[in-house]
Amino acid sequence: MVSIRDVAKEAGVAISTVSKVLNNYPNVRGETKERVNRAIEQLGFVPNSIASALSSKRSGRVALVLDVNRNAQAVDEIPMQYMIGAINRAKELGMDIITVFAAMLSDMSAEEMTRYFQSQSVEALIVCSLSRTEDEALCKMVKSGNFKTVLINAPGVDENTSSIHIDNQKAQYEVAKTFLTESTAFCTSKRILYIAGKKEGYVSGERLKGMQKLAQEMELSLLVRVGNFSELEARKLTMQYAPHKDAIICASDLMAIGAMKALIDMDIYRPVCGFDGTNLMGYAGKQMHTVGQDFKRTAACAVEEAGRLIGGEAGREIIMPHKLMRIKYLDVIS
Amino acid sequence: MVSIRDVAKEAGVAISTVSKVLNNYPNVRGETKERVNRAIEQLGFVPNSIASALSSKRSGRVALVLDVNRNAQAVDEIPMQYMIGAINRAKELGMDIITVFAAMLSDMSAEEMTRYFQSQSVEALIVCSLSRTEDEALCKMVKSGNFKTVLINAPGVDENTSSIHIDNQKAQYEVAKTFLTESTAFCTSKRILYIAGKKEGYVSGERLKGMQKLAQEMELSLLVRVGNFSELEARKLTMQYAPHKDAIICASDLMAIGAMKALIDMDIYRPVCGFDGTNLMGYAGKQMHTVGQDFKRTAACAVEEAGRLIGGEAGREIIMPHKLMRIKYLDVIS
DNA sequence: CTTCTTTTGGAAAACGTTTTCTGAAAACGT
DNA sequence: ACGTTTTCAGAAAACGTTTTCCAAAAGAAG
Repeated sequence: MVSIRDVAKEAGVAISTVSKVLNNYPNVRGETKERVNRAIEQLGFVPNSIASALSSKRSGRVALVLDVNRNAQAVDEIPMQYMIGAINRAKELGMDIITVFAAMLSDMSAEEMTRYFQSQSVEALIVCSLSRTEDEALCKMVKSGNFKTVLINAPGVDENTSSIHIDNQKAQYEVAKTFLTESTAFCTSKRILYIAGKKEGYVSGERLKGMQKLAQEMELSLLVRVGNFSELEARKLTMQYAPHKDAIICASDLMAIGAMKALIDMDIYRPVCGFDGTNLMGYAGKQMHTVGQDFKRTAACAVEEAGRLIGGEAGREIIMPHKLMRIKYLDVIS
Repeated sequence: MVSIRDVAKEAGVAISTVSKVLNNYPNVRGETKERVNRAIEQLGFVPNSIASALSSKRSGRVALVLDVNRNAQAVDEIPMQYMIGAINRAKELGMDIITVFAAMLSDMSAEEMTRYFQSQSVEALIVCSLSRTEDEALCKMVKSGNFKTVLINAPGVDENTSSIHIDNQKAQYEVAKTFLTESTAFCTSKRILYIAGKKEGYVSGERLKGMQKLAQEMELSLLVRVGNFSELEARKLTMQYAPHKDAIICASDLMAIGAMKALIDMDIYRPVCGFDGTNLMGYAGKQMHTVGQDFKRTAACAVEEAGRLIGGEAGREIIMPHKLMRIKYLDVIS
């Protein structure tokens, strides 16, 4: 393996000079820089990131913690989008992503997690959908402040912690409003079944608030039931309540699919509204109102934010944009 | 940060002794080991993997190269399964996975890739679905022998390269046979539309061979068309040919979904057979014969195999088991 | 042509491990 | 009790960088 030493010798300069060239230090003369670069080229030198990390104490490593497989039956599109967004941006910024599935951490204490991430020389965490009740140890670790953390879809900003999410309340309000206006214009009574996410849980709560605000404004008769983001649960709830309702609004696309399947089974029609804008809808083959989120961009932002935190800046809250969509069969298929 | 030095001092032993304890060297007395472990516990020492990697020249890093997003519209379930399988197994084995998307490499030359992986201190590659025609540079890099490589779903075993896949030919033969026997028992003429994967491509070729073998045996009238693993393409082909056929067999579930959608559009019924056993089928809401593969297990094996190769053992071919499935609506939903 | 800055390049000490080599002590055989 | 082997522990040299500090050279000002 050709090292910085070899380059230095070849170029007839000191090791430190080569290092300076590699890291774009200002105080190297143009001519010297050229000479070094020629040597690098000639020897095919490629810097060893491990040595660099050790020496500089900056690993550039960020752990992306995903809640994959908490609902085993889901096609895990959203985490995949997060990954793609994060990894691509990290590469651009010269950072490294190590992917961690929440399930891998579930049997660790906060201390064990800390040790694990320390041993991996992780400088920051990006945690998706942290749940106060389901990820107790992880929560504790984040709060400990041992690591800079970016929370996606969870609240909790402090010196070391940033939070990134869309305005869930507003998004739910808007999509439901548009949906109801367009879908139920014809019917006089507005009896709505709202299938919420989790009982406790930040995004679920926000979305519910948005829905409730709209219900008040539009004088809806709103029945709220918790679907736990589960397709099956939503399906059951729809079976049970839909016959006496005029429309169904769900806090996620996955649950909306469950609702639609139930409607098909019962052979009745009710308009359904989703949330997330996943491709999955295309496979269900239905048209639906939903909220579109750019998960890749969110993750890319999270990586940048992690960099900012590592750089010593304080945590903050970032609100990502959302958009209202009406997914049609053909949008996805062709 | 507490280092091995501090532990050594606390335990009253030499640094090297601590290292030996950490790495389970045999020649450390039980009592000494105890003393060191106590010190480790007391100081909360956690070994620095970067320093370890630098010193030992073993990073334990494996790059997992996924072909995500080559077909942009697909819900990327299979790559996700690979990731989960690989990352979990890697953690068990004390290895590290860095995930790389083929798209990130597409504008690099073989030399640039080599440099990239070298700079990342990658010791081995796991490459999924390498295509001779679409991944020219990557192919070249693999062939160069600069890295130990495990190919998933691609051929090419040599000293540094192992290959893991199911017996695609046999699987296609079996599933098609069962499917035809059960689905078209009633009809006398057996006109089959086979929607193959890619024109060139290892798994596609194998599956086609299996299909052709069966066609000969069962005296089928077999029309082969290439669907490029695209849902849309399969849909078009089905539109065009299905009316004059008795059954449709596809080289992937995704294409089978396309075929089914076309049949729905045309409002005709034809039995459809898929391949892969993805959850996606559940969202399409249909029953179908398909081939089940355990992608997680395959990826886990690939990680182990990467370890073997790094350990200096020669490449080999590993055939994973497959199973015949008939996915039903309820299998997935409930 | 001094003297004082400013630029530039080098020497060497880190960074936290692993590993090799060496020697002391202990165990063994006779 | 004496060599001989085996077991155990420590000293020190790596591993490939970064970074700090210092000196030499070059430029500016007088």
